[in-house]
Amino acid sequence: MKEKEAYHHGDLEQKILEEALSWIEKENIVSLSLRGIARNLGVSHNAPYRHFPDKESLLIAISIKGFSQLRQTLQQASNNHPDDAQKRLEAIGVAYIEYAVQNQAYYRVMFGERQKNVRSCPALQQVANEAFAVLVNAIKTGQTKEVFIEETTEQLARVCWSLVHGVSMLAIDDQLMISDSDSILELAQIATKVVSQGLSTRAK
Amino acid sequence: MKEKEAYHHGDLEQKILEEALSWIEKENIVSLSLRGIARNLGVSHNAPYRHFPDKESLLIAISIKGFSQLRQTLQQASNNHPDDAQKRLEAIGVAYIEYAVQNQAYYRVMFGERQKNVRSCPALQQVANEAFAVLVNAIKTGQTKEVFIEETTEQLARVCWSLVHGVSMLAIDDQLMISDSDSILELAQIATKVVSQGLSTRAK
DNA sequence: ACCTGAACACCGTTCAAGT
DNA sequence: ACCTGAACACCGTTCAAGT
Repeated sequence: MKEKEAYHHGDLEQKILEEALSWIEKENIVSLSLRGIARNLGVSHNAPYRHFPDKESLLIAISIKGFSQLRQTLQQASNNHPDDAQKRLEAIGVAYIEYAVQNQAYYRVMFGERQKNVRSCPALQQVANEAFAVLVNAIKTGQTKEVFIEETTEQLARVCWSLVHGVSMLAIDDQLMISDSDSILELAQIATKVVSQGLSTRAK
Repeated sequence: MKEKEAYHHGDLEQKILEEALSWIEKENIVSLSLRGIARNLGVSHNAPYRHFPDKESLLIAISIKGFSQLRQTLQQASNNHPDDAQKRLEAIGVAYIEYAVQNQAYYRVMFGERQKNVRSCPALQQVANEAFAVLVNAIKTGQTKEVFIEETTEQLARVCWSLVHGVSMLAIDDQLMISDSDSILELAQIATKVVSQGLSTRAK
């Protein structure tokens, strides 16, 4: 298994990422420290600087990985419902919330307080846009079929994104007075149904 | 103007709260420090400890004030539309988002990463519940009039809360690719309209 | 690509002793 | 209800000198 013998780790970069996520899972993002990660991994306190120029870069690396996973998750959900635009939108929404709840550490980093805003990192901006694009495409398709109302596609996508982001964040932060994941899934289904109804051109 | 002459401040507690909010507005919540606040106010680095036992308590005090303001804002919006349940709900939603955008520092503290979850502070829990209750009441009224669909009131309230929270947070964090406050208001109107339509029992 | 170890300027928090 | 000043254990980050 070991590719190198001279040092403690074969792939310190990977271990740093894992340890950071596990730390955030157990504690929180505020208490996360590079020194703490190094300590837990048994390496010197400046070993991480061989892989990440600073703490912010570590968080950005996690964000990029997270948005890439999210994009893939949303794309799969979208592909599963090629015919019914309303069901497709709901499936994307539920998949989004499920990703967030099941990958809380990633999600917190992706949307946590950053020193600089998203635009400062083009690679992050790029993959975040790609995830957003899955939603935009689903809505555009529904509009073309005249299943969804005529409104700027991007605006409607922002509405949908906001809803699932709100559910996800409040659920992760335990501010919904419901804790078991069954209830959250139920809420996700109701939420996505409400918004897909709200976007619908058809009477009920 | 000065009520006390013996020391530098008449009301240091108030000034600490103001300085903290102004700091968060200009920088961010991560870089906020008690020592920095004391420095900016020209008092010793442990003077704040006369008013707040620790940093967390300062953030909780700000949160409580924020939720109290939010509750009042939502209640006013609700009162302005006594007859039309749908318009009332939309007005509450728009008022929520406007509060968040216009009071970004408060809102970030209210929903930022806390060391302990909300439940650890009963006073905070209480006032947050009161704000949430405005939304619950508005939905319940609409359901009684059979304007809104039959679903658990709390679940529908969570859906609405999630939507406006999502819009607010993404707007504050500048992740919606729109910056001017006019566009955000427009988005708020579309978002609340979509969800009030989604909750509606009536055909369009 | 790591190590040790020192260094600097920052934290939160707690003292002790003052006014 | 503040002050000064020391102290402790922590940070992020940057060195210098090693393997």
